[in-house]
Amino acid sequence: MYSHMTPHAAGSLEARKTPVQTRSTATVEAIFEATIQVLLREGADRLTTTRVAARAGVSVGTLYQYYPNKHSLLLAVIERHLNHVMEAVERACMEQRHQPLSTMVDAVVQAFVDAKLERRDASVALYAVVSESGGEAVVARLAKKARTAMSSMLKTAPGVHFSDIDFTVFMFFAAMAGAARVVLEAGASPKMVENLRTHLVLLGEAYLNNAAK
Amino acid sequence: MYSHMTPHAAGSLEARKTPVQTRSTATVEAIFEATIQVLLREGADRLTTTRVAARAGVSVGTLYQYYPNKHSLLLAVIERHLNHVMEAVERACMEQRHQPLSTMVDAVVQAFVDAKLERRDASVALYAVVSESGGEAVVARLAKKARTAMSSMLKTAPGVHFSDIDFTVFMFFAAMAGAARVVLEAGASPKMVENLRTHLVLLGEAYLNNAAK
Amino acid sequence: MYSHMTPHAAGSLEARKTPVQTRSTATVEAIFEATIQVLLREGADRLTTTRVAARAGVSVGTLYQYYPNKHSLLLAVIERHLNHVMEAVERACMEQRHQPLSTMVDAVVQAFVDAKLERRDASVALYAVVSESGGEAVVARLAKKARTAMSSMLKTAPGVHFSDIDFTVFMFFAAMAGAARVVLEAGASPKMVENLRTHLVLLGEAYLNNAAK
Amino acid sequence: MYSHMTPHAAGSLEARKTPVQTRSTATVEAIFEATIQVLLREGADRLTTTRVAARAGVSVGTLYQYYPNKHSLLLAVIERHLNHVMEAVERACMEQRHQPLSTMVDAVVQAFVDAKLERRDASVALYAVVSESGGEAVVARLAKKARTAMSSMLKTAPGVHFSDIDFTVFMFFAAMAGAARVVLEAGASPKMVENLRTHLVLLGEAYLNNAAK
DNA sequence: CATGAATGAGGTTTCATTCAT
DNA sequence: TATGAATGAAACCTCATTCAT
Repeated sequence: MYSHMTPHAAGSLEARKTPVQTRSTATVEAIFEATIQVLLREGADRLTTTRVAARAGVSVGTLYQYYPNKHSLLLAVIERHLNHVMEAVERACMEQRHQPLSTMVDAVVQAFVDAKLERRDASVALYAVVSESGGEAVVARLAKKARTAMSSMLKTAPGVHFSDIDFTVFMFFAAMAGAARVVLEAGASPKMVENLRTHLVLLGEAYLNNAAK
Repeated sequence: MYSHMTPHAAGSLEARKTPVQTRSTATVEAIFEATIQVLLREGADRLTTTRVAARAGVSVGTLYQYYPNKHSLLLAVIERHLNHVMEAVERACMEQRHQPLSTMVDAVVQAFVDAKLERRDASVALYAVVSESGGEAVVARLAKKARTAMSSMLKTAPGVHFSDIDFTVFMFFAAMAGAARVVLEAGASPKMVENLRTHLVLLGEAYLNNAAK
Repeated sequence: MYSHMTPHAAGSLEARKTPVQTRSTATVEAIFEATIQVLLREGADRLTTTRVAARAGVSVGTLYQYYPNKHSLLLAVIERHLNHVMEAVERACMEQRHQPLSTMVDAVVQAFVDAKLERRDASVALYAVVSESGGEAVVARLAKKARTAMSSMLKTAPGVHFSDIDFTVFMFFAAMAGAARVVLEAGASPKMVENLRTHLVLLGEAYLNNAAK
Repeated sequence: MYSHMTPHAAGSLEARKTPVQTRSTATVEAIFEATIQVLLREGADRLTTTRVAARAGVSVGTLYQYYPNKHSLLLAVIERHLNHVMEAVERACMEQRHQPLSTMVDAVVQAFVDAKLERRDASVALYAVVSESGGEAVVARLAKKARTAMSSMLKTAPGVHFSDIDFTVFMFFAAMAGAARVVLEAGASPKMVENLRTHLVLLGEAYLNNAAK
């Protein structure tokens, strides 16, 4: 699942131990999945550390050995998921340097939507939980990374120049993420998701071309 | 504040009384404001019915006379705020029929942003609670009303035709709302808000023109 | 039981409400007695807020309405008991002004021992709990009041002068309290308690006469 | 540190191993010191077996190899410290036989205060834990040994006879220990400690002379 | 033997909701 | 009708103790 990430939270909410052994890694993995499952099946308000531990097949005590409190668990899960998505976007941005603008947009949209869909359950589940526990900071941090990659890519697009590239990218990202959120939260059909891809590309190309001098 | 709304909850959680008397209206009003204040000053996790009642200057018992439970209170507050925003959009849509597309876009964007800013505190505060307690359904319902108004308006735009007007409007709305959310949650400066308006218009025009055949 | 005292704790651990009504007063009273009972029957380590509430015949929630946390409950109980004892001592000191030294000592010893015995259960129970939760500060504060009263009384003793009256009184008090503690904790028989009184008077007279120039 | 003591608990909580090897002795030593440190730095309520083990530089498992449970650890630590103090007193009593009463008192007071001060940290730290887990029994047992030694010594004092020597010694001890406790817990300055010594001698001489027929 | 991850009972505290006054 | 004290289920978290490695 995803890449190898140690459980941890931002700021003073440091993880309590790093899983060097296989058993630990499996435990962390199980806790991550359990969090998503509980979130999806029971809802954000029924997401308790006890329930997560139970579904993960470990004791509460074990959960607290990896995360000092519920807050840090949520942040870690959010970070892990978003990191996955943002890395996909960054990768796409690296690969599309010097390509035409339309190619760039297409690549970024597909990478973003693909990554979201790959863990559609997690995507949807976590929407309900970022606004609690200052998840916004984590979101903001990781989104900035992706935007930086995108800005940097766009500067290599042949024949285009953006007067305010940072805000332009910011808007594009916010629009893309916002639209994807609504579509996924609505439990959209594959057909709708296809529509999302098409229109996101349409919107991106139109907006970026328009914003470019 | 806002228009006259009866406190109520979706589904089976009907309001217990209709505020025909002035005192009732004032109480409902006070509870609404108190909810926003508590949300902003204490955070979503410290939003308790007792605290809301205290800040509203009434007893918990009284609060429960107006709302059968916390859930219904939140839904009512969300509905009240969103209704205000969506009505502003609908009004704009009514007024812009038969105008050029760019005028339409501008009017809708300004109406939306104005309405959000008018109660910026409420907008920001409520982002944190919609995901709890199925607020999404309320959001979806009211958003649909606004989208319907917009679709209807767009059909009167001279010289343009949309192949999939519903999805197009859906995307535009999602993008606009998503971008506004990120900007407001970030506590943006007036300068940033100005930027938001400009680029939202830019994005809307570009996308809708592009989506129109 | 004792005098009328509102439940409260030192510092920021203020009581949550003042019992103006009869029911509240009875509740506070019940909680106080329950704390002593649990302490005596179950021991300090089994003193839980749940158990205290249960024995008091109220719900935990009610307990927390009067004391914001376990700590403040303990401090309040300690304060209440010690206040009772120290007030008895102070009263004795007021009454013995200008009496001979031996009369003074006898009065103070009897007042102290009487007060302790009056709530012997509480005295013994609370020994086990002062060292937790910074009860020492409360003890120190109340002890100081009593010592002040005693110093002031001793200054009126005819024909005696103390070079370091404060420390002398401090020593006498510490010795008296220490001895009483050991005797009571040992579950002493009435005979032993009688012995305690006699020897405390003996010790006090001897020491104070010796310490006086 | 102190004399050679095997780790053990009172009653049925016998030690699991006898530290004949140096490593064991060192471990026991480290655990003892760690307990004091944790007690002083974190407080009695944060005294956990895991924390003690960590500070001692061993694993919890190892700690449990030496002490079957937390209770026995505390008892052992208390015993170790008090034994040190009481042995000092006993030694003094042995040396002062047949000396004048005032010499005896002085020697006992100095031995007691010296021993307490030698491990002032331990003295203060342990006050907070004796009342938990029936430490009183250990205290009572060791105190009795010292009192026996003192009674024996007093019987050799020239020219004095006590009608109730046991209770007299009991009182003197309780007073001395009580006063020392208050002074040390208050974090007294060297000046105060000097005062304590002087007045303890004063008090002891006065009381014992008075109690002797 | 030593280690330290895992366990889970149980402690403290909160808060939505009720109902006697 | 308004009040707010009382309720108690349930959440979060700790920590003594065990046992596989």
